[in-house]
Amino acid sequence: MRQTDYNGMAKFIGEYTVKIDDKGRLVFPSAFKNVMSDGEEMKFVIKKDIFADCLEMYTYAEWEKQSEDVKSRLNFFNRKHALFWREYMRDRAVVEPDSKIGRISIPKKLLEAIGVNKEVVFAGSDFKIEIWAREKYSETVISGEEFIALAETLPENR
Amino acid sequence: MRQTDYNGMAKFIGEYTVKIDDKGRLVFPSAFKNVMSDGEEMKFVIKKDIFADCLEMYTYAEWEKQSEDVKSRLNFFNRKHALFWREYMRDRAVVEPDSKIGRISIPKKLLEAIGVNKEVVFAGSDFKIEIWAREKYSETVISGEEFIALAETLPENR
DNA sequence: AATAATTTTCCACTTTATTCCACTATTTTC
DNA sequence: GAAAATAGTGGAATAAAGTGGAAAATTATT
Repeated sequence: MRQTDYNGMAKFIGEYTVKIDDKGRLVFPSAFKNVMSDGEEMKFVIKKDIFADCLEMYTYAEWEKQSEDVKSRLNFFNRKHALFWREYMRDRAVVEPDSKIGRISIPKKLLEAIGVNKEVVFAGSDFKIEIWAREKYSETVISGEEFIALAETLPENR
Repeated sequence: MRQTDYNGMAKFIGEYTVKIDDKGRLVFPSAFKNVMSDGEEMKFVIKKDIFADCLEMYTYAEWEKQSEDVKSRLNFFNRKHALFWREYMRDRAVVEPDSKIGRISIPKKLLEAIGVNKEVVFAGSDFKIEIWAREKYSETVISGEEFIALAETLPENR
């Protein structure tokens, strides 16, 4: 069964833990599969998060939207822009769940970057999915007080 | 299996490390081959990057699009334009993966220009591929903070 | 509890990368 | 200009990596 968001873009919610197989692959949780539109391509772009020890996973459609927007603002004869673009593209990978059981194969380099051992958490985060080493994911929890303090730093709603 | 982008132009994403053979050739990663359109010619244009110690590799179609655009902005009776064009064309090479295993042979001059030793990284960068000496590629990483600082210098979205 | 669905493990197979060698063309030297 | 040296090209064999499927185990559902 498939359920999709009003504007056609999948929204990912929930946490799923999976094990890595002998070849370094992991099964993409079926709950996330079911959230995608019927026609939507099962194809994702993955990138190391800049601040946290996790990977960000976007649908290919979401990636195209984002990257086209970024590109449109760049002048490739500008040194800083060229530098920015290289970093923007660094350590990215395209993955596609296989047809049989929906396994994805993430480059070793990226798995090492987040310190993966045996188990991995897929954490739905609306327009993206975060991928964590299981142990590390629980370490990142902050206290209720810290959360409230953070919330107070947000801008007002307009 | 081949997969192509909506507008027919290949988008290269991902990093692949290959070794140079005894005659200075390197195999073009099959992942990049598979991203190209079925009819698309396996033919590329390579040039030393102006800012970084790497080579830029474009599909022939992408090169034609870009160079036509540049040309259209030039007046060849203008001394500066003529000078620009000469430099724009300098040290370019056309390469074509061989039919058997997809090896390409890059002019020694260009390989020396990026300080290649034994291993080379093909780094997908959307509309182009960057070619780096392995060691140098990792040296160019910048920190998350630097990246954010760079991002802030980019023009606003229009 | 039984059935269905999903996840995990295991193994076979295919594709891709690397090394090695033989052959052809081109340039250099005598 | 011929012989030698060098550079370039193509192919085969081996090694490594990646892919796909079956079946067992686990979890969820009826």
